[in-house]
Amino acid sequence: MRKLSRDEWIGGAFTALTDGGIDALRVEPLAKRLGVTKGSFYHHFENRRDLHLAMLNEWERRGTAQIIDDVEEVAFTPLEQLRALATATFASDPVGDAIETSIRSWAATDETVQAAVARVDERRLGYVTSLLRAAGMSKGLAERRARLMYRVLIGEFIWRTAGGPASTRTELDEMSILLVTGLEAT
Amino acid sequence: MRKLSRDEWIGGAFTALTDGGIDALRVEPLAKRLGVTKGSFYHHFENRRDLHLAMLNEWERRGTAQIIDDVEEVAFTPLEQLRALATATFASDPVGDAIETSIRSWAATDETVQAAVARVDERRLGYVTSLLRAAGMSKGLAERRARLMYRVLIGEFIWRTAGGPASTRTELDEMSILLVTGLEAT
DNA sequence: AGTTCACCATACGGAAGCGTATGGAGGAAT
DNA sequence: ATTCCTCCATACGCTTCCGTATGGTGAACT
Repeated sequence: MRKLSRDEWIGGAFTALTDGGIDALRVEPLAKRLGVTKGSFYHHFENRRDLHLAMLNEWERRGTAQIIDDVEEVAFTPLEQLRALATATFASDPVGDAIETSIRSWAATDETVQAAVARVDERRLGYVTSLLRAAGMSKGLAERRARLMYRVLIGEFIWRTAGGPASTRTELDEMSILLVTGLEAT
Repeated sequence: MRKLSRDEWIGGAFTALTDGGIDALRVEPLAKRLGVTKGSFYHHFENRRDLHLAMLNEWERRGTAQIIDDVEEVAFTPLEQLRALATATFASDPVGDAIETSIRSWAATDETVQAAVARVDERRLGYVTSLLRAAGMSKGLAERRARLMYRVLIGEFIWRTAGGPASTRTELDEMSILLVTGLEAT
């Protein structure tokens, strides 16, 4: 008979945790919250996963569209464009933060989600990279700087969902300056 | 009779998602995975939350301890210390990444968890800040740079769990350099 | 050999959730 | 008015899980 210690239980729980995933978002409580019953839900969706994928699609759609247009209209120099982009993407949005956090956590255990997240990341990164390249930065450096900024962005979202501090205007400005460091003209 | 559209369902699901939380980590599957039954679990733990809090404590313990000693032994200049710290904290650790992601997601819906995360963050931030201050950086700037680095760190963890790229050595070095930008001597 | 204790299996009641089946209400169209 | 179709309520069977109660097993100690 196998015997386990308390710590083995904890350790096993941690590894099991890396799988797990979603598992929130039950349909019946959701129905109650919306003031209807399951009958409504199963009219609109095949099953639970259908809803989840629909949410994923919605997130991807909103995550890849716009923003880009808004930035280029009001900014001209690379630094100004970066600042405008940072201001737009770092804007406080508790709901968006939580969604971003949940989906990225979900992606850890679902390849379909992971692919969707990868598409969104690709798109966002591509924009920042092209912005830096257009300013004269080398391809490799631009890509590294874009990834750096993107990590800051993800960190911002996740940190805020757990009660962390939002980036101040000063911090965003300083970050923008650091990101373009190495370029001759600002 | 209230009627909802498919999109209202999706919208309601998103807001419900912001609550949700944990909800993975069932005890019976966990027992099966470990080759035992529930009897074992309830011998070691009061209930499910007891396990969760035990995991949280374990995470906090490992998150606040060490690392610091390892860094100061091998590095002398601020830049070298930052590089050493970055190398240590950014080290690839899929399990650690997933735990970090899950706990931060969990923190969004549980004040106890949020407090624990805040303690860990406080500690980590304090170290980076003191490192920069000791190098002659002003208090405010040091704190902003520390938060910036911390966002990159969180972003690194979360991005990797979703299949994102790990920071290369070059990227870590460049980040370290940017973080100390503004200091006279490196 | 008996006792004690830590560790675990088994069985149970109850709750919650999934997905299906079926019918009803109400608007729109004809 | 009848028909049709959309949206939803209700009821059901099934599964999964929680937490408890109770007993069993083996090791250690005496």
